[in-house]
Amino acid sequence: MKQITKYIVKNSLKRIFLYRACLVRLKMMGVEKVFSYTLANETGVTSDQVRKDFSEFNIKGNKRGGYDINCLLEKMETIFHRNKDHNIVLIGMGNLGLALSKYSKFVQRNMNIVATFDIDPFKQKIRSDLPVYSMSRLKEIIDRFRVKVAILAVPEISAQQVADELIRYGIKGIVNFAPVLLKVPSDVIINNVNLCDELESVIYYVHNLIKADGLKNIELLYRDMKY
Amino acid sequence: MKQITKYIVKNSLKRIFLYRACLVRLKMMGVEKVFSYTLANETGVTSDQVRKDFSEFNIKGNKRGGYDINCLLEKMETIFHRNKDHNIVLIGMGNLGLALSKYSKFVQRNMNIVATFDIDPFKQKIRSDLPVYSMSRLKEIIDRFRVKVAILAVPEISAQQVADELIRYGIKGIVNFAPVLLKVPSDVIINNVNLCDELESVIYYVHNLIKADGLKNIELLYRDMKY
DNA sequence: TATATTTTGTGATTTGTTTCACATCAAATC
DNA sequence: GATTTGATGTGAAACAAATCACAAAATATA
Repeated sequence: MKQITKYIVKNSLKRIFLYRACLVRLKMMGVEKVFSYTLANETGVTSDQVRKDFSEFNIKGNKRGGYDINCLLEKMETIFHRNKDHNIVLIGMGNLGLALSKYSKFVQRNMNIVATFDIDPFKQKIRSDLPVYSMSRLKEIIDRFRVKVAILAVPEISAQQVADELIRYGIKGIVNFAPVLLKVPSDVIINNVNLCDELESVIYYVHNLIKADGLKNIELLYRDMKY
Repeated sequence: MKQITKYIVKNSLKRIFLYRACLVRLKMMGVEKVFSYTLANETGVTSDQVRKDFSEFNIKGNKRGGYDINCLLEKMETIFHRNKDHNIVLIGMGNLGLALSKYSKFVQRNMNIVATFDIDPFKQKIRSDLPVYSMSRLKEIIDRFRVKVAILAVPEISAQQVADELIRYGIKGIVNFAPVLLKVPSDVIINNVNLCDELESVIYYVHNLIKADGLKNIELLYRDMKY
């Protein structure tokens, strides 16, 4: 039997994350029900968009009654496999790697960095809250913790080589902070986070914004930056 | 006279950055000319897309002769105002802020963090390569260095308040690492970078990938993750 | 110099995404 | 219980982005 998987594109996924964050906040405030337009207002999209996004994920509400926040959050937990823990490895303990290894929000969302790796022997610390191993132990750790996803924070010069290694050991998804396009098999997911580009886009838009004048235009320009 | 500004959406902007990185690499290798399909191959898009993107930015090549790499890079420098320096302030010197303040690639692209700020007096270091000021000096520094863009790496609880302050002092663009949707006037550009979401999308896709089987589907899924 | 070849640049077409509009249903009101 | 109200859910329409296809131009070749 062939399973039909619904393919979700990045933008609607990002919006779903947005809705979820908003729902968590509302729940903490004691709210129990939301309407599509509540979420829309909070997140800056239209209510149609909210409903369409939900429908894409097969999330149902009650006609006239809106959506029950608890149900909604539970459904999302299932969709995003939040019920189980996810083991992650982090490669590269430079400035950025170090910061990411200490980033507490990953843990809050059940994404646990089980080990970090660096080629520099001076950075390797086994007896610590979060161990920094030598690369030679990569396979062992990936196997032991059944790791499928890695964060790559190594210099661009070694990014491809490290990615190859990760994939050889069974990694299927990489958040890549090195500013290079990794060449990987088609069954491996790469999500590139390019900090320079993020900053530079803002600079570019700000420059154009200063040149522009009409509000309508600004909204147009802004469109894709929202989430 | 009303200036017509061409509005570029995020995706084509990201692709242009991709092309540029590729051109820089090719130039270092001594290559002088490229064809749209060369760039396309290197960056994983189609050659039509490359040409369409260039045409959007009014970048012209030579029929049959392709594009001269130097011209291309020069044109891009103009488009992205790479000729002049861009002064940036960084607010929040926690783990992430610290890492960003040391991120050397910003400087390589003429984006200079001129000062950083933190409310914690223990983090404030005036006599250092990159000063860490108290928030009380924010206005002074923004004025002195004519800063228009800020990096926000403060805890989510204070993000909105700090953003308000930045905007009050004339900041027009913010790269926001706090996982909150900032409410800002429509003439201010916000670019949200949500590290958790980036990691979680990969986990989500990897899970679905493991369930999926056909290569065609995988490519579909992968589509939006590329750049 | 004429012809063939190759690549750009861009309308036309296709494909994908968002918005619109309304049938459908559930709750509230009478 | 009938009627009104107000929200969902989803095809249809509108809009946006990517791909196609080919004219135009520059170079290579004869």
